[in-house]
Amino acid sequence: MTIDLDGPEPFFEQIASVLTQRIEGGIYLPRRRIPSEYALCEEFGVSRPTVRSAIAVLVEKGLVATSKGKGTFVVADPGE
Amino acid sequence: MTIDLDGPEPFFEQIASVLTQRIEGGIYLPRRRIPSEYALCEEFGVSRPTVRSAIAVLVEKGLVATSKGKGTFVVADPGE
DNA sequence: GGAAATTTGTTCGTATGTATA
DNA sequence: TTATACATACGAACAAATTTC
Repeated sequence: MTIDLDGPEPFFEQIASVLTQRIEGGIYLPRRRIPSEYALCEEFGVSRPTVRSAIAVLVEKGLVATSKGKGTFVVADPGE
Repeated sequence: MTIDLDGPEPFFEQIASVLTQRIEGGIYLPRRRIPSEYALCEEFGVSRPTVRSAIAVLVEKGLVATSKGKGTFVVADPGE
């Protein structure tokens, strides 16, 4: 996994791509919780707003769903 | 409410005028919160920096006050 | 039951870079 | 050059729902 600091793609899109690959690759399983926003901040070395922008992309694509106080979960069938 | 895209007045001044009218007209009431910056972005179709420039005009005029994490509020007596 | 920690949601504050007129 | 506007990114504070002890 690489993050291209000088590339034209914004951080949040690059992170969204990585998370999407993890879902499609079975690293993050259907109906299971993905790491918290703060955990992803630490892993990718970015701020929470940036992580949230990345997750928003996944929500838009229908890959994950968020629940206040609970976390962010992979949908039942991410490949539909 | 109209936004003159081709006029000589910058967006942020036009938006500041609209918000001022809403305060003076009682749409936004004293001590009450006005819509968030993001909500105003959507309503006026502009970026957050532009909305913030408009709000800065109102702060300068003493019509509203901002509070981090809480929002932007109409002052107790906007007509003083 | 209750308090504390965790987690997502919301909001303003600040800074940088780019584009345009 | 200056002013305007947009996109991106980080920081900080507060709020609310949930979980855990």
